[in-house]
Amino acid sequence: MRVESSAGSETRSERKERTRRAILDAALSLSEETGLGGLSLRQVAKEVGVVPTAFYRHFASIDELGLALVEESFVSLRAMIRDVRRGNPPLEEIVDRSVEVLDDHVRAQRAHFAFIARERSGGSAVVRAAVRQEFALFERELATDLARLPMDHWSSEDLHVLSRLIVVAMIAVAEEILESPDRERDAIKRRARTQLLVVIVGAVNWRSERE
Amino acid sequence: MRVESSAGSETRSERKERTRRAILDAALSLSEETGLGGLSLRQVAKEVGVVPTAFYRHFASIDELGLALVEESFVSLRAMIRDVRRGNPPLEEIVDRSVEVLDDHVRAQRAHFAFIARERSGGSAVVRAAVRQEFALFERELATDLARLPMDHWSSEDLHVLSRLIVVAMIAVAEEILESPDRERDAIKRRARTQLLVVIVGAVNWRSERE
DNA sequence: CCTTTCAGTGAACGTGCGTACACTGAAACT
DNA sequence: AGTTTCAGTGTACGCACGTTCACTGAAAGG
Repeated sequence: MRVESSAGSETRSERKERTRRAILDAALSLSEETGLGGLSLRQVAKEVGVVPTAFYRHFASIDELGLALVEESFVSLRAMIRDVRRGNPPLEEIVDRSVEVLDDHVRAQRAHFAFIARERSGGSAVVRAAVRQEFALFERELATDLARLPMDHWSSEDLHVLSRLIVVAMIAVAEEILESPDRERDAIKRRARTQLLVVIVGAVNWRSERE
Repeated sequence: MRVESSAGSETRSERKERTRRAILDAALSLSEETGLGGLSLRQVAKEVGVVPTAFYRHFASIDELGLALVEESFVSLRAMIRDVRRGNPPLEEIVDRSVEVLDDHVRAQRAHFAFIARERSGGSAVVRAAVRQEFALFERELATDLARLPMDHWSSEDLHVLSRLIVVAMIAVAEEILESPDRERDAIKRRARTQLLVVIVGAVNWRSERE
């Protein structure tokens, strides 16, 4: 395929990609109210401004659309993780920095995080499975990150348990951020820091308690 | 109204109550696959064995049915809490006992807990709001319970933050129990105990860390 | 220049939906 | 015994849905 572009126009594949994006955006925005499950192909098509059947040129079903949205949303989530890791923050700043980055990213990509939070328990079986698998991956990554902190008295299995606790707590924080007015921003962040710190303090003082 | 009962038959209100129960049960079971949102009045009616319009004699809408299911499900949840508290277990047994009771109740009332977990983030706005309000109540109760543990160095606001962390973690454990085969039962319980203990150890060692 | 490709069109279909309305018949009440 | 109440019936309606199929017309390719 040649990428012929008669100035101002688009190639065929550019145009197709643009429609695909429009469908993804429309679906993300429409599903904010109904959930992915309560989304109809016709609604999406109308929002995009194409005829219902055109949908099939891009996705075979709403579920497949959902999977694309899961991938896209987790790109946002992984960008967040990368941002937390960046610059290898010193131990005493990890909590503050993590909460700051979480808050920033959730607000900047609110639709993506809302989608993940919603479809994690709500969606169709296949979408739900995809979300959970992504989270499982993420938990494993976090566990190896934790291994670098001064908690070598933890087995790798226990590190994973700890990682899950942190992930679950931070998902809850993200949900709280998504559904609260902006002025509660600082209060939520403060609470998130407290929770993270409790977990870390608990982890560090672990062995000494269980002798 | 007189409660006339010609042996073997039912009064009118008994019969009505029986249909209402059948609707609630059918809805609970059918929504296990589709979510409450993907549930139709006609489906429920068919499952119960009545004509669709009969539904209106009991609920004005699916949402109202949902609210009734929220209430019913939280009766199960509160029964669980009461069971945890029963006998005022000594400090060192609290974790083991809580996890045991959680596991027992989630398995015994799996439909109710699945409903709560699902509709917590997925359902219609009004049902979701009802679920969250119930959880908020529950968190506050747990916070006052925590105040009786040896952590008087915590402000009541921080106790609430801690309570939220525990609730969120235990919701995640309940979800894990619901979606795992029985043979992972012990592994999940062990992980749950670890998580609870980390939080408690973290809470107890709190002040000493923040000078 | 002529042919092929293919994103988007438009009409048509069968289905399941919520809801309206008038009804029935047994239980409850007077 | 006569009347009222009301849980459940049955029909009918308009609507939105997913999916089919033959189509169009411009871009891509030979």
